[in-house]
Amino acid sequence: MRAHNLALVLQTVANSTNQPSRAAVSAATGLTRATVSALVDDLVAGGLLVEVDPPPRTGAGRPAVGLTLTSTGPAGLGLEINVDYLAACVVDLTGAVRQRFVEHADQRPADPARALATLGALAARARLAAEADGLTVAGAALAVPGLVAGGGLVRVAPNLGWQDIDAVAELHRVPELAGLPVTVDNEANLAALGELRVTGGDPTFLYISGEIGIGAGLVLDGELYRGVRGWSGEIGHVTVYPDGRPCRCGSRGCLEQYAGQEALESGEPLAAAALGIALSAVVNLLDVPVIVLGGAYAPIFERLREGIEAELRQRVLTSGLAPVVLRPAALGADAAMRGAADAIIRAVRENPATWLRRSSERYA
Amino acid sequence: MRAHNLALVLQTVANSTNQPSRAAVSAATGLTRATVSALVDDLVAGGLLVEVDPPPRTGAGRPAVGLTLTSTGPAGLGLEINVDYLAACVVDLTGAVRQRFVEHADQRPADPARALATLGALAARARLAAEADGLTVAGAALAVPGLVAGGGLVRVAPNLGWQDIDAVAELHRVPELAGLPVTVDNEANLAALGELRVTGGDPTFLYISGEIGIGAGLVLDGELYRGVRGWSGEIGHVTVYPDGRPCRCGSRGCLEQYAGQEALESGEPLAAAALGIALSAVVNLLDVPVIVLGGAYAPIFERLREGIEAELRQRVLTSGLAPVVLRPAALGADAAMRGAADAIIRAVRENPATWLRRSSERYA
DNA sequence: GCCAAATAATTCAACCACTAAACAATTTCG
DNA sequence: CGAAATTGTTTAGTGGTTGAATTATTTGGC
Repeated sequence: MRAHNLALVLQTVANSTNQPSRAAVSAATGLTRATVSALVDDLVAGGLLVEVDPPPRTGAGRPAVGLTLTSTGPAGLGLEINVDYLAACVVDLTGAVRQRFVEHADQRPADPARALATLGALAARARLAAEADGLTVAGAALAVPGLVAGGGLVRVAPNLGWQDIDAVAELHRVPELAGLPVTVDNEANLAALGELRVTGGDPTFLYISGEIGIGAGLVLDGELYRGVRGWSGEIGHVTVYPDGRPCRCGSRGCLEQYAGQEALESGEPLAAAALGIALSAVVNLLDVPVIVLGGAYAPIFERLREGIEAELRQRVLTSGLAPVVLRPAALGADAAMRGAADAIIRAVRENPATWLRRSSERYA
Repeated sequence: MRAHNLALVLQTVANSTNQPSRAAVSAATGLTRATVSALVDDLVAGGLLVEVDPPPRTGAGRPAVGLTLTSTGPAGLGLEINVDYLAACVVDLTGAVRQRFVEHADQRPADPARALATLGALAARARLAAEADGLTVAGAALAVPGLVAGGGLVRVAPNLGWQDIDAVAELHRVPELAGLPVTVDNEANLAALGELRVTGGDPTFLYISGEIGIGAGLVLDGELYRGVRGWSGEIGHVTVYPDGRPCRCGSRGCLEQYAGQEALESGEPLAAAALGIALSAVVNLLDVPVIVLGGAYAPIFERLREGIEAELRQRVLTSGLAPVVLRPAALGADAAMRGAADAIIRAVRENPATWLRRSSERYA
């Protein structure tokens, strides 16, 4: 119960645009001022919240002391490995990017262990720089373009040529990362989480990422839906033309063949229509009101828009009742890495009690 | 916290196959025997649990007194209106069907108010019979073949010819139902909930219901996913052949044109393949491990199976890693009505504290 | 310039719900 | 018949919340 209320208070402060006082938090949560005070004291002592100078005066009464998330405290390490670059970033509790390292290089010639060692070195630099800056890296998340099983095992990443790679074990070989909790997730899933942070108002949307392959991340009611085995979002292999072009997955007429990066670069005329057909299926099935176009789609959003919307108007049963909103991704190529870092601090925000216990043990 | 633990204890008893003792519940939940005892006493006093004679003796020690859900207590009233019948049933807390009334008649000539008045009369009979039997109807849910907005408003039910009908208001005109909380939901959604109860082990599956139209109910982690506006599950209008037959929804190549009841009756050779294509999209997007075929599909399951599975094998990216399980629906035509009644008792089970408060007020 | 009103935050006694441990009740087994 | 086993209850203790009173700090009227 304490844990639940600590999280409630922390989230209330986090989701507030201004710097709320204890009294404001009390009003927003329904908890007593006395309770909020006690909880806030714990969060301040544990280094998750800091008191700041009162905001602009307003009326009579004792001035409020504002509360805000600390910028020296737990941080998330976001990692990404993709076909043509490696990247690492550190994001603090407020969501600000504090460190950012990108290394462009084609990963396909390198074997997985080599690539992960290089990424590990990048991650180590990011971690050390962040900790010199007063942050404590609470964990890391790695975005990969492929199917991930539980426990950090990459089952298959076609465009990297990977198969059954234990990415966590490889990263843990780097001394500076040993012992750090590391999770691995699909690139589109994490990019969707990154957008969720920026998107603000929309708790339910589909993020679709056009790279060499096409992936999607589905956010339902503010939660990423990963599927039972973590293999959701494979929109690239949704059939749009049942007897269409053969795909290297063994099927025919996959979206990827018409709207993947290679098709786009060769000026495929069916790209927008194919996207529209596949997205209509998503909306008909899930009643998703917002679709975010990311990856290679973001820069050519305006060029795709009309073609996609025409299909949605025709093929979505409820399009007459409420139109589907189409939007380009706000974060660019950093979305997956940012989402990865965000996943870590999201965990701290959702379970501050765990962090407080850990940080009190550090000094014991 | 009390509320949470009451629910925990009640669910533990409900999900148990035998009649567990207080000690067994304590072991299953991790709560103390003392706490469980206190909670169970409340639930027994509130008329949700009853004590039964100890089960078969086993070993030494004081004999346990078994616990089970009451069969005289809160009950759910499930209602269904469909193209060719009206139905009402009452299900008690244990999930047993205690009353069941079905009236076959083509609803299309009747206007909505007339049809709902007839259904209301059926519902009133069911309610009175149930209450004479010691039950207390806690609420009602209505299944309709159409799109439902919040507040019981049926936006459109094409096969009934309905548009913007306030079904709750119509039902409340019946004196015996006045004041009873009534919700309205899509038929396939509620049928999926009905299957969930019977299905037991699978908390995540897609239920697909083949009637005149084709609807789907999506259950994710034991929860029905309704979509932001409650319009999820419109799989009948997922495109399977982009330039295919025109559909009365205004689109082309909708699944409904190839696998709806009319197509099935005319021996459509593409039915299984079309279903397989649409279902592959669902699995690629959501990583759903189980698909339940209901409605008109259930009796011809074996005839459809191979055709659907062939498409799934080809078109689902992860079909090589873990096959998709295909199953016929366990409940027949009663699924939606049962699911509707189930939704009511599910609410009581998930929030027994509310019920206890209500029932204590009844005697105050 | 001072006092009343207003607002923020803390203190403190009371209370609710859970836990742990002792205890009472009821059986089986040697 | 008594020891061991097992269920269920009682009792004291604890963590965490509430509500009321208290303290702190400002604005504004006179």
